[in-house]
Amino acid sequence: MPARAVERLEAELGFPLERPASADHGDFATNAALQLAPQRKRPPREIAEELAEQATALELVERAEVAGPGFVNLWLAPAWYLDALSEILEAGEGYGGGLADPVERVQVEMVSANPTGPITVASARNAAYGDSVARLLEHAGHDVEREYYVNDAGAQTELFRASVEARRRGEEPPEGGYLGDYVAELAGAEGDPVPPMLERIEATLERFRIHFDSWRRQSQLEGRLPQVLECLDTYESDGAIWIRSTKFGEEKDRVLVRSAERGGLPTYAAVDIVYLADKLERGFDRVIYVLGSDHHGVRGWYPIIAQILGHDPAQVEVLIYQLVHLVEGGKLRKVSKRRGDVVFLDDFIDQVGVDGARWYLISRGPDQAIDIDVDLAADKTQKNPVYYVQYAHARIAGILRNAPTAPSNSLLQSPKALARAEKELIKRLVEFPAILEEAVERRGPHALPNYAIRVADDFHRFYHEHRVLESEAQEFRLALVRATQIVIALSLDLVGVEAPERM
RNA sequence: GCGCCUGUAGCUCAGAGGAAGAGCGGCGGCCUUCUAAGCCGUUGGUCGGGGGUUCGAAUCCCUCCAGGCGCACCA
Repeated sequence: MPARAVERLEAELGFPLERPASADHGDFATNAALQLAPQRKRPPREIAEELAEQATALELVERAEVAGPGFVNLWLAPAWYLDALSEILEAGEGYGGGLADPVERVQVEMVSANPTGPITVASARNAAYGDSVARLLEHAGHDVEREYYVNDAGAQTELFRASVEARRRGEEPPEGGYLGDYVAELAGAEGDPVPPMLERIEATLERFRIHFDSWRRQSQLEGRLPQVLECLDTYESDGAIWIRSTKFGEEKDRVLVRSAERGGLPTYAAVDIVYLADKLERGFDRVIYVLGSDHHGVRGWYPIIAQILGHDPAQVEVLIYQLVHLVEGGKLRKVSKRRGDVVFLDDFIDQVGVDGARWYLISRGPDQAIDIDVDLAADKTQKNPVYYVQYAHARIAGILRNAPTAPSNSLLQSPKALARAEKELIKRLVEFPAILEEAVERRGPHALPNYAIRVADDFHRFYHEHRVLESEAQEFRLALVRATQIVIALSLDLVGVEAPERM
């Protein structure tokens, strides 16, 4: 892949560029003079004058001027814009991607909700976030596998089974048992309710455009516990088996197997160890956990397990997102899966659509808690910016449908001058690789929706001001429109939202 | 008590040292043109408070205030 248009220019200039907030400050600007001033012990504006002079000497630079305390603002020639545009067209769907180095085998474990009820909006954030991170890693070139951990053997699952059984006998559920309508539904059929529940969960997630490559069951892992325990540094105390996790920086040792009085069953910590051992044995270079902030207390635990097992803790990555709360009538609503007092993802999708739901859940940063107003959700998503972005894509598809020829991938005669809206749009498109790179690095897919709105913004303005078909600049504008389509489609796809041909 | 997250326009939120932003809402305009789910104008700010570092801080450090979530032989 050729160096990016901006990077090439930076290399020629010898200093880094940024995009100024205001168009009055040029197409690009640099603060290099301000950075250099202290070490050169010279006034920044003096250095800026020199940089501006050097820049003006380049063919791609139309004009350069010094501003403020020592910024250099640059205006670029049409040739640079054409160059940037053709780069996007050549890269196509791979634009901004394939830069992973080294390429890793990555496992993303996400959702992993207990199979004791349908997927809720709380898990939906996990799903949307985890899947988008996975998509980003894939686009960067990594080999990614999505896994769902099925807790089919824990106390909650047993309680769930007992609740269904009680229902079948026409009795009240056990203390603290499950009450939702779906329990009654499952009670209508024979056998273990967990498999049909899992089928329903999988169907919901597929509908949400998330495909799991692998479903790992706790019941399959537990048998390996004795074997794993043997290799660990454990001791017995108060009738329980403990691991010396303090040796690895934990504040307290942890119990792995409960004392007989407390049931003698292995704890979650024990299963965590067996499960991570299982993951690492499968040869992943990187293992990612996606957890809600209600689990952030164990964030440090997983890397420590890796150490305990003799692996590099840096192979383990724990991503935390803040929780989704339900708000009703301006007040926080207490949710409980057991009582069935939740918003199920299927219902949420029925209300706002997959695109609306995914966009809504992903466009806020993972550190930001989300309140979903149950009553206003549908209303809000009517105004959801996702339609604004999709509409831009559909408009482009319309133009390309009506175009006499497909946009050419190799440019192109240079228009004498580019209109402002054209320049703004190209500069926006050129930002994409950097946006993407940062989103990957920071595991922050929310940058993409926010960026896509900017692209749609610039496109709608361009569309309003300039005709594409049967204009003098038709060839150039078809190419520009096609490049815009590539970037919008990619931005949407990376967060799991569709790019419609018509609306 | 300790830890993590949050506090930016009326509301929902972007902004990871460089020149304060968007969407929604409010007000006023624009369809004989490739899609008006669009465009243009306007309204809007002690970036929670206070200190510090820096030529420069919403951004980094300290501190205080407010809210959310955690700190189990719970799952």
